[in-house]
Amino acid sequence: MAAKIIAPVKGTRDFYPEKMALRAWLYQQMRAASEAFGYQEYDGPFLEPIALYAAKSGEELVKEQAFVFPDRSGDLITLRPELTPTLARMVAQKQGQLVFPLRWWSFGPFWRYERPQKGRAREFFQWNVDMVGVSSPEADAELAAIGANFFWRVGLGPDEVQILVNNRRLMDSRLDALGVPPERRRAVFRLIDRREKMSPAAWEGYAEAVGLSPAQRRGLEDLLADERLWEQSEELGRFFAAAEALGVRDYLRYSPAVIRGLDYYTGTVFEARDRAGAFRAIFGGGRYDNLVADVGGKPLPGVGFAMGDMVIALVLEAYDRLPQLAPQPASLVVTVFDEAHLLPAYRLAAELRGEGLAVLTYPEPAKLGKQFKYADRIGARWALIVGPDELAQNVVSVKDLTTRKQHPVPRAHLAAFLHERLS
RNA sequence: GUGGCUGUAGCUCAAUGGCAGAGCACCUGACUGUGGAUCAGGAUGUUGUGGGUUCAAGUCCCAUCAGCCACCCCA
Repeated sequence: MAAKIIAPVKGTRDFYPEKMALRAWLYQQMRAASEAFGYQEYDGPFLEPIALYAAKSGEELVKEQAFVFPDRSGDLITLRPELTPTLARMVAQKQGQLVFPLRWWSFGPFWRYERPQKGRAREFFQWNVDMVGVSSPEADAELAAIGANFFWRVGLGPDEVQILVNNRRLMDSRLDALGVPPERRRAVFRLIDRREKMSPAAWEGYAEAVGLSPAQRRGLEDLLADERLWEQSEELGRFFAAAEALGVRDYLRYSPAVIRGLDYYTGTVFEARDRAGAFRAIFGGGRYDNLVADVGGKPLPGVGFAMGDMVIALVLEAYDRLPQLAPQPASLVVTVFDEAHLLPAYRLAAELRGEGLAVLTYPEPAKLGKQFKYADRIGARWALIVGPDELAQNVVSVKDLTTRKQHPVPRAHLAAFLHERLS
């Protein structure tokens, strides 16, 4: 009891069984939503060369937020900070052999060297869903619908969460009309992205710094207040019509202020937020039509989104939608009556496992009271006793830990008896 | 990377610069074939770490680490 516990790496999380059960449950819901739309599961390496991200992910993400280290030969290795460039590479590598439109999903760990805070860690899990090979607004709507389907599965309704949608091409054309030159566009997108986070005065100063004239600034503000701006976009018109048909229109709302941070988005972009605005974005995504070409493939359009495991967990907790999970897979405990009856108890456990039941044994002789307490605390439903009396009569005493009632069951009927009550 | 708050037993928290404590949890027993109650007893701390001030530091000062929160960025 002297050695000091080595602290975990900053920004990582230990998944104790209870948390692991939640992670597994989220994974299940993601799988269900993905597969309902026919998406196939895939994964890439957790380690990638930094050059893969240099192309398009966004300056800060690569330069300041990626975990980068030299391997033993001196090559720079990155712990993947996101999946989309890997996807683009995987598609580019086998472009001739894959079936398009390709629909893939994935759930795995990612790393970003950031300061941990609410809803954000340095090591986190992310659900990625992508469709590659089509550029239709209907494909965009399908992706949004998968996100909505997930919300529906976990019990979050349109009155609680919303998917905010915009389109970069639409914004481009509106900014053109305002006379914003193309080289300023990225800066203006950033400006738009920040508006809700800044005071009006600070935002105006920022707009000036970006190079907008007072007239342009007023024009931009009108733009950002126009909730019907989408009607000027044929793409978004088709997007919302498809979403309506897909049954998820309620979850969607047009928002001219949504622009998304990543540089590779080219068309429709969307992000999910809780309606109360208490949390950061639950998921974000959009259309990226140049990415496959950027990593060396022939041009192929794509659309996708990513959802981290932390914000959604916070939202589910806030709305009291976390499921009751039982981290203990066995609901039967075979007690050890005493040292002489340990092996008979183990034989009984083996017999029941042979019948397909999950069974815990007590791992040493101990007082029965202690074993019942263990069975109770671990979350078991039944405790089984094989003592001298039971052996003599060829029965097993089955105690229901909830009702505290106990009765003998003939050995021959035991498995059937338990199966019936467990189903 | 910037700023703020917080670090005391497994957990939640006390302790005016003056003997480090409580509740819960845990262990043992009352109870040699039975768990959630009750009672009795027991174990548990370099007060995050390292310096400094002081007769005396959990308390004040500095540094550092960690956690949380906000900014940045984003899932």
